[in-house]
Amino acid sequence: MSEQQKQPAATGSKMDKLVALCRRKGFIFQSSEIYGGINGFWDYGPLGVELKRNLKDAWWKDIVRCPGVGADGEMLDMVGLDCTIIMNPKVWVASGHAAGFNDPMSTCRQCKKLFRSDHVPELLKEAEWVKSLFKAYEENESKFNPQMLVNWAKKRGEKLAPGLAFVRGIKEVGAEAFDFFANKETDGFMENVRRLATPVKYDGPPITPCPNCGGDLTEPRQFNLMFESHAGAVQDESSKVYLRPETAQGIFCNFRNVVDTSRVKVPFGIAQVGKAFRNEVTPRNYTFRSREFEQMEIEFFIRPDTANEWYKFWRDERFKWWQSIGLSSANLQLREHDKDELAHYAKVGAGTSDIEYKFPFTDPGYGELEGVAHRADFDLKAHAQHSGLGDKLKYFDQELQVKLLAAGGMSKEEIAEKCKYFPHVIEPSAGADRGTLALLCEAYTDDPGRPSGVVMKFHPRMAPIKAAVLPLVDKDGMPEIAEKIYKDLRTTWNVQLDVKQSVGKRYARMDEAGTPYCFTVDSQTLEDQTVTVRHRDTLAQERINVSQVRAFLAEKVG
RNA sequence: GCGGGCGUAACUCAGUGGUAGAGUCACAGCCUUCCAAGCUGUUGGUCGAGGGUUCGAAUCCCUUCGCCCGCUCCA
Repeated sequence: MSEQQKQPAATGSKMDKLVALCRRKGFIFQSSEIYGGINGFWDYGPLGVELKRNLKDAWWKDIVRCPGVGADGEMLDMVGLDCTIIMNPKVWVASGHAAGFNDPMSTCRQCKKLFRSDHVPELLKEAEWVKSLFKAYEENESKFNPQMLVNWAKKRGEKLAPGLAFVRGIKEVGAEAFDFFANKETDGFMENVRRLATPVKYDGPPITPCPNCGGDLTEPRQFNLMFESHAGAVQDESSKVYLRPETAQGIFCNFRNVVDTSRVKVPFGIAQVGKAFRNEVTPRNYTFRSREFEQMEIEFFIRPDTANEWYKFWRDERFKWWQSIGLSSANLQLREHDKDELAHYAKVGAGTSDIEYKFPFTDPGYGELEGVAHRADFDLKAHAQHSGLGDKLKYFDQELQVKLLAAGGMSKEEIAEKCKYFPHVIEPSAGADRGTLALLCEAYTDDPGRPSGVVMKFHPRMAPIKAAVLPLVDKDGMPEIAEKIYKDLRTTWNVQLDVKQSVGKRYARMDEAGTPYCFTVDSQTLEDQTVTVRHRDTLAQERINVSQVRAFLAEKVG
């Protein structure tokens, strides 16, 4: 008998085609492919590395080298940093990662669902079958008896909690299970729920039921999401180190160093681009969730009372930036986090937003490109406490001091105290690999009208190859002229010279690589020193003088 | 980690127990005066890996790895 085959969604096939093109043209390869690959790790090929580098370079230039005007109307004060991947393990204790990234998990033996063990009690309180049980109890209150519990199991339990031991076989559970409600006041919630899930003859610790089906959960098992290694030759507990799960902590640890050496004043930002590592349970969706990935992070340090305006500033600024490098506003959205999904460091404060892109594999939903979070002073305070440096990590705000002295009304001691504080932090944290993937998805355009059938419409600033120089035919002096132009352009841009095969085939190759412009040398060039410019997106052609080629490209791609 | 699907050339696929194939791509040469023309040639596969059954395995069996989908995870 043939199984019903589910056809992949139309969006899925676009992703399949993009993945195939990335492989074929050398954008992205699976890491260590000749050994069968390794899940969650990806390599960038010759075109991919140019694309990703263009993204990172644009970010560095726009954030660190020539940032614009900030929320306060002043020029933004930004500096860069490059920290190590491996740091003192105490860093991860202070940051909360050593705890947060070591979450024990449990699987349901009946329905196979996976849960964070520490979330199970909360999930159980909200579980449909538990609610139903309570409802059955409340309807009868004092008259409630064991038979009613059996009735519930038969009527509602089989639907809502088919995995629950009490439902699967009522006799399996001991008589004390029937005290579930009678002892509601004296026993803990979890203890009561466990009684319904634990057969009387069962030899072992009480079983925690599954919030989904009531089945038995496995004992909590460790899922360490931080990669471990050892510093030094001796591999014991004392030499254990971690690959950083985010680049941010390197910035916080160097906060004092930067303030002391680079004359920055609050408000100012420290930026870093670098690799981070997370041992994700399930890497998925091409490069979207990788175990090794690159972040582009800003920690922007501000006076606590200016958090709202700076948070809004960076959220909007970063949203505009992604559009400026070619992501269409139709595929981007800003999403403010709900209170209950806020990270541990952002429970209070101005908020957290995700800048999200509508990837083909999330469509019609969105996937995170960048998170903008008000981290308050969580990190600096944590490092002050764990390092023992305490108030020495505080920032002294001389500008504020001058202002308060001029205003009068406070003693010098009061002012000094007010001017010494832990700056709050607004953190725009972007994924370089996710950004690159978004650029690829955005650029991918089916076009049956052209020979290649597909064209990668990269923003010229992002395009891996900025231009190709093509002699129309490989004779009559055309290759020589093309080579001269090529040699000149390559001193500034990544350009290609291609003389082989028909010009149509070369255009097609360039369409797949996303090259925005082709300069073609033809017989007319020999007479009047003009070349044709072929525009990738419109297929339009115009003639410009050879001497104008450099200026043309400079204007278009920067 | 659980369940389902899939692994043959760089890509798309054919090959159901008997000598591993086709087209495309790539590369070289000829040709070619604006969008993958044509001709000639070349590179490239121990059929994901390991083991088993068999005279003989891409094909049958077991194990394993990888990919895709769902659950889940993504402080």
